[in-house]
Amino acid sequence: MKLTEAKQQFISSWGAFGTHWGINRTMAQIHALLLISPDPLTQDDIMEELDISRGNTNMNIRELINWGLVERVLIPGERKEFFSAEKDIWKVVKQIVKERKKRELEPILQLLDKLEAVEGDKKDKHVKTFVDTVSSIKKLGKQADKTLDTMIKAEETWFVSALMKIFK
Amino acid sequence: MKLTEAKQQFISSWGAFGTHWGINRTMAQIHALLLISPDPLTQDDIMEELDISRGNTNMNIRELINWGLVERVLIPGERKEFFSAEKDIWKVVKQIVKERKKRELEPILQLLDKLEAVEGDKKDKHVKTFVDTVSSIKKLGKQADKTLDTMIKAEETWFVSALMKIFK
DNA sequence: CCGAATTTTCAAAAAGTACTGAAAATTTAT
DNA sequence: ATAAATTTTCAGTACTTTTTGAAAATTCGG
Repeated sequence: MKLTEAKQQFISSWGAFGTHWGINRTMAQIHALLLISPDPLTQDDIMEELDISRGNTNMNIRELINWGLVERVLIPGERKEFFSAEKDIWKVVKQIVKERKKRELEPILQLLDKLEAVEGDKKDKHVKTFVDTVSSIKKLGKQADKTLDTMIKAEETWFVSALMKIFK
Repeated sequence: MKLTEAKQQFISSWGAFGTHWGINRTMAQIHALLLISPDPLTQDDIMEELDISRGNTNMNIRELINWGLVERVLIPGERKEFFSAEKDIWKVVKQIVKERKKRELEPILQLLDKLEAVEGDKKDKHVKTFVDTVSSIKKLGKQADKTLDTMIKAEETWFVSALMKIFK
């Protein structure tokens, strides 16, 4: 397979993949494009390569910057802004985990704390099932939260080798 | 907080949560409702409780069954079908991981295998960056794949205590 | 078998989400 | 300061996904 075709496939699958994970197609595609570009690109490069509008490009680049996956790069002597993606995939994964944890896991754990304190007779099976379900989700969620915290701090080599030990 | 209100909140947040993870709102809500219901429910119960149409209810129940999260229950002497959700959250998580791994991780790993074999001179920085990126994603992906396989087989107690040891 | 109850399907409508393009705002070189 | 280059915004449009509801198919008791 030629590089041009391989790039296309990579970008388009990464986009499709993203949509399964609550990330919009274009944002994932821009990320993919920057991941495989040896040098930083401008908005115009990205627009042209992916055939998308200026507004769309701009919005999604900014969102990628918010997620900490892409950064602005200043090239001396150039008027335009350039963008480049973090290439260390382990860092990328940690960054995504960190953001999603903050945006999604933490709010739901807060809610579960409140819901666990529902009024009512624990002998009523409706109350009991509700409380039991909420408690067990909370328990697993808290565990996941801690685990992810440690993972976010971990070095890849350490993390992988530690995992290798248990998950032999 | 009263049970009725707590239930509503649980169902609606679970629905919102689901949408961040590529699961549609209704499917997540039906799942939430069944999780906190002590007894199996019929389609009509679910339609009424969530105020959704028959078609929508039916489609999403079937999808939950495909995911292995809900099962049909036969109640002797009843004509209608009843449905109930697996209540053991650890089993639920394992089941979701298993399905998503199969549906999403595995196909992308296959693709990466193909893309890694791109033609071209490795001294060309475009080729090099592409191959390096693809290889490192593949490496991490394969590791994740193995880890998830072990997790799917694991007992919760075993799993949690093993994690506790490394992620002290 | 028959027919009522129940489940399933699916075309059309509604709702939700993303994209465009042009205008406004900002930046920078001179 | 000026104006050209560049970036940002956002109302309207296009696209995608979800939902409805009624018709078709299926199931099951008698």
